[in-house]
Amino acid sequence: MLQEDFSFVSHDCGDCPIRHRAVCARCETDELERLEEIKYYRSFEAGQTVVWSGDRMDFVGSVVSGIATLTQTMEDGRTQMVGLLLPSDFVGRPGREGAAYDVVATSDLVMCCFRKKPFEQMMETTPHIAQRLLQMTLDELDAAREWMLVLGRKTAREKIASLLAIIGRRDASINSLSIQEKIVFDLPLTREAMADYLGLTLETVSRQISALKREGIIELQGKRHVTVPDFSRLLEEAGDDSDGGLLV
Amino acid sequence: MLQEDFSFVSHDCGDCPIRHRAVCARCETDELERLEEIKYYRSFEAGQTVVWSGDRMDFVGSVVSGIATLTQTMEDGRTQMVGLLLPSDFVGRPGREGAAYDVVATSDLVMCCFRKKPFEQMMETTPHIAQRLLQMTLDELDAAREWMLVLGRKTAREKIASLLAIIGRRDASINSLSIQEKIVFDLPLTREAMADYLGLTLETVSRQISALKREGIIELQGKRHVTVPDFSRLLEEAGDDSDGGLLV
DNA sequence: TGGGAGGGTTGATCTGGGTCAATGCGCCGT
DNA sequence: ACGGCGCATTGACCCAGATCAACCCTCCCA
Repeated sequence: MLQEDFSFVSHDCGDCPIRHRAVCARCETDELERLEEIKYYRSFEAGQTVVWSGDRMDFVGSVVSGIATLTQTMEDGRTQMVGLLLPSDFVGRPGREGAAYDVVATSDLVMCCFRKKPFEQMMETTPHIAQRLLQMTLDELDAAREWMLVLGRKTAREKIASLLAIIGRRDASINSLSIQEKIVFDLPLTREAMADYLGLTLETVSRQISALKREGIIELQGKRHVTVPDFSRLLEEAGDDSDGGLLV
Repeated sequence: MLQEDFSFVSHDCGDCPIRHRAVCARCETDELERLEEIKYYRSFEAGQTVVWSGDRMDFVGSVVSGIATLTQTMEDGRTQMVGLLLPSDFVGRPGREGAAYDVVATSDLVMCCFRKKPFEQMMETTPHIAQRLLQMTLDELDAAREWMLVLGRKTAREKIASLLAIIGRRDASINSLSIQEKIVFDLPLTREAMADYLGLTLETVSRQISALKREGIIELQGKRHVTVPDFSRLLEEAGDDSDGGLLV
């Protein structure tokens, strides 16, 4: 899981709070300075598209605040979300020209970016950056494959439970809460976005959430605010053998 | 697509024919020698398991000949294939202890392995190896995400067509044939394995293959030998907007 | 103060693909 | 030449989830 690979302690990488530490954890001071030089911020409003699939993408970076999604769309409009970007997540592919997916802000979003060319040059001269990036990419790959199991073999109910578990765990660990007991969080996605993530329709998502609520597995305050009184029960519903999903 | 990132020309990396070129394309002679030193071969029979998920995995390597699959299994037996390893594909995660998935040989299999520790040490001192590995991992990540669209949003028929297209394209490019015209290849998987890949049952796989055959999209000689008279028609059936899938 | 847009819920019905079950191969060993 | 085993096909039936449709809630702006 991403969070465990390095500490989330605050550090001195300007005002982008978390993840660049991942890239530069072992950097010397002058390397940090070089990163500072090629760093800049971009803000987006909820609903805005960061990049379209196929567009030239001349930066890499990470989410400072807000949520973004990675989606693929077929010509007939069917869409599949392939990744959820939460604060501290990295976006972009060193060594690639175009974006492979649509990146869309689902809330107001601030990203901390590095121009790609100089970032790539740094990578070449600073081996542990490439290694750190390799670790992160392997994590993402594991998450994507975990999600393939969800998409290919789980029932609607299990899919919903899996998604709630992932978001809940992720939220809990960001706020460094223990995961054994009650968990509270806000859903960062509309029912439709959840459906796109899970390969379902929004109606099915809504029905299954209602069912989980009816059965006391979750409690809802409003449409988005979720309380999970017993996390292990949610995990059971998710059909998770391991102690939980990896995605994002 | 993997194949385009480097040339598939034969080279001097011992008798493992292809992919290590990927790892060592820019290696100096002495680096190649160091790779030689930590290299060894392993053979498996069809059906044998290479590693179980969770096992300690102390090597990385690539497939020399034969086919292997990467699968995940839930406690109740539902399984999802998350990757297909064809000759030249890389397996293993530098910097990781255990295997994340079951790796199973579906045919007789020869792998060329490197002991992980020394390989990791080489990575640290030879930056372009980490970079090359990063590229390969990004390719795999793209492939996995492409497959998420297949699993989440495509119909059974589209799933089958997508799989045939991927295998066909891959086969054609290995034999360096053009892809525009007739394509002929052997299915490396049983119906059941195809089902596990596609998130279907083997009955549905069988029915859809029969349907594609009935309609002349594909021809079958025996159960496994496939002829695709018009590849673009197959791609249409796959619902592929892009010029085709990436997976594996 | 009202209406309309964006989300969300719920019901009725339909259907693609799952499930269960029978049958059909080839191939191998004796 | 004969069973038996692993794989594949095909049919009959069923059900989870899609589809279509009505309606609700809440926030925003005229």
